[in-house]
Amino acid sequence: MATIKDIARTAGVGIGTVSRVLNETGYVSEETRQKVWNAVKSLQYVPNGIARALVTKRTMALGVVLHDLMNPYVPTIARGIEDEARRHGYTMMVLDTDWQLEHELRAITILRQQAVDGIILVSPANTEEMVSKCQDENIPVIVVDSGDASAISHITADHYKGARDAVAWAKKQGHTHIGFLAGPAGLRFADLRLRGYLDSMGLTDLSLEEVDQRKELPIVRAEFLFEGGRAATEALLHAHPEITCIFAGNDMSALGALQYLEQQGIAVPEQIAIIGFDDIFIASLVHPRLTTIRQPMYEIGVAAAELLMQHLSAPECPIPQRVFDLTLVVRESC
Amino acid sequence: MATIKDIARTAGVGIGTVSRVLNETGYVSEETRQKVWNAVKSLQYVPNGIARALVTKRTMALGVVLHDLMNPYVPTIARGIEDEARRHGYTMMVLDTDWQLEHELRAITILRQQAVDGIILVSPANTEEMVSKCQDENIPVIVVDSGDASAISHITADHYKGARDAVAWAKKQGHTHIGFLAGPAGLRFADLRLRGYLDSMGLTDLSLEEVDQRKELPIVRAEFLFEGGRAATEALLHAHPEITCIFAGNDMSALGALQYLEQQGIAVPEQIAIIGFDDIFIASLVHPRLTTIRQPMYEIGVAAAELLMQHLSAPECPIPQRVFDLTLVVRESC
DNA sequence: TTGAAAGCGCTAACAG
DNA sequence: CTGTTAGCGCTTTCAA
Repeated sequence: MATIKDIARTAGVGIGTVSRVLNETGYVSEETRQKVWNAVKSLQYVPNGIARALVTKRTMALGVVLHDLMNPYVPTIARGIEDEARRHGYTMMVLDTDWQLEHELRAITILRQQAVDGIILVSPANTEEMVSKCQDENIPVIVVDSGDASAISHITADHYKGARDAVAWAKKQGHTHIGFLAGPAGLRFADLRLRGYLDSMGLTDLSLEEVDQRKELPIVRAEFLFEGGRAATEALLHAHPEITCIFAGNDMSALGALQYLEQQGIAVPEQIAIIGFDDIFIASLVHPRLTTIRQPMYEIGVAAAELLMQHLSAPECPIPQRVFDLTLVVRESC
Repeated sequence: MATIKDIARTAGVGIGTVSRVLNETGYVSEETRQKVWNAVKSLQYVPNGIARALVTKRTMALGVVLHDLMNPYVPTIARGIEDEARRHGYTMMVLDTDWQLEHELRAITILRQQAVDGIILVSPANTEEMVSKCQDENIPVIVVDSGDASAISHITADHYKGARDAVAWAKKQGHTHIGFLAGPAGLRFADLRLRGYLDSMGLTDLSLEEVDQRKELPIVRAEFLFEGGRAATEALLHAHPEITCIFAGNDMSALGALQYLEQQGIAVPEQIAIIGFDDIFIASLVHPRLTTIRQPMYEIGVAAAELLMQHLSAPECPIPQRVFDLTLVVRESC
């Protein structure tokens, strides 16, 4: 627990000088530099980041607010963020929220208290409120995957186009009766995927709000969950026996659908085809392997951190947005 | 960015008093308390954790060093840690290491600099070195899942017994020729699982070092990876056509094995049975669903954080160790 | 080129 | 009960 004072004393210099050689700021003679480094080595000195942060106003820590680390697509993004952050000497604080706004808001307060230099919001439940809170607190924020194309600085993938590509592929395979397993209403990127599906199915005039009313449509909310996928598929098939293809709004619900069909002895893709969204790791392991829309999650994480770092070192330039392309990965299920 | 001074001024009291009401320490008249809280509210004051940490020597942050967030069993542990930590007002810093000792060591230095109050090591590559470095730095540490039963404070599961249970089950199913997909040599919990297998197969006298020499044994290193599982299974079956059951040291390699067998048209479990280890989420989704040894990962994470918190509030008592039981989850693959 | 001094925002004695 | 004071360990002027 040596302090800068100890270094100064054993090196026989002032603390200002020690600080100067440590941070390579200002002129220091080669000789003193050596003396200081020797003292640092021999005392195994590591600067106290807290004390440093108090004066520099920089903690070299960034906050990552995400809904759930256990949700398969999240760790990949987190890993991307961490890898890039570390390259810049930053450390990552992780906070789960279970997609609840109150938890999200509390997370910001905690991070503000921990004085992180910036925050990355991964798929927040309420983007506007979260971003404005960060702005109130005066802390740089960047949003990942809210799917929101507003002025807010964000990284996302083209969910709308991804959904359209998925339906296009299904149609190309000869399917005309295509059901959809929707995500939670109000979740931006879930809405975009739904919109893509609707538009591709010629339901351009239908608003998202109307969807839940129109029971005759082959659309069921699976909430992006495995169990939801099972249940939704069952409901869908009962109401719409004509369906030959199910487009799931994400892979988890696709997996649920797959399990239901398998248990019912329905052959995939022969009787019912399935197409997912995300390309989480599991997608390539199930049988039949899942055809899906790949989201470059790791790259998205890296990009988010990259842009934040960039903004931190040059706060004057606005943070650019960035939209990643999605790619169709054709495997066996459709 | 109001400071304690601003609060003191607008509330018309001294900063000491403000600090007292904020921390509920010492006597403050109800009236002043109100005045202070009003000022806090109206200025939207949030205490600066950094300044506080500088004097209290407590950052309310803990470091979690893990090998890879993308490894399926890791996020669950991390989530458990975070949930428990948050209950105590702690925030979690996550550092990946890719299982490389140098990265691990660097992680400690970073965390030391960030002045975390404690560190949780999840399956470190080199437990001794890591723990001793933490001790040198004088920072409380607890180890998760190193499988090491030494004096070091740790949480782990009974890998040895788990492996024995797995083999026992396989035998009960009538299997006598049971192959093993081993993990990396030297990884403690991998070694324990291997030891369990060896002992159950009557190879009690065989040392772990000898295993790699004895090519005639039905043991191949799959390195705990999906691809490793595929390759190892292929090798295993070529060398040992008599095998009717494969015990994979972890689920990822079991999944690899499963895929290989499926592609070869080998029926599971009819021709070859498979039993895994970990019970990662995917295990219950593949076909056939994987019989495996369940590790209570979330609970392990919670326990780790719990013990650390406990130690932080009562540093005098030694940190107890804790070994979780593993349970056999019988599904379809064996 | 370098030492000394002034804080950063807060807690924790210490007098009143 | 409450205001004042002295640091926590570091960076950053400011003289020298």
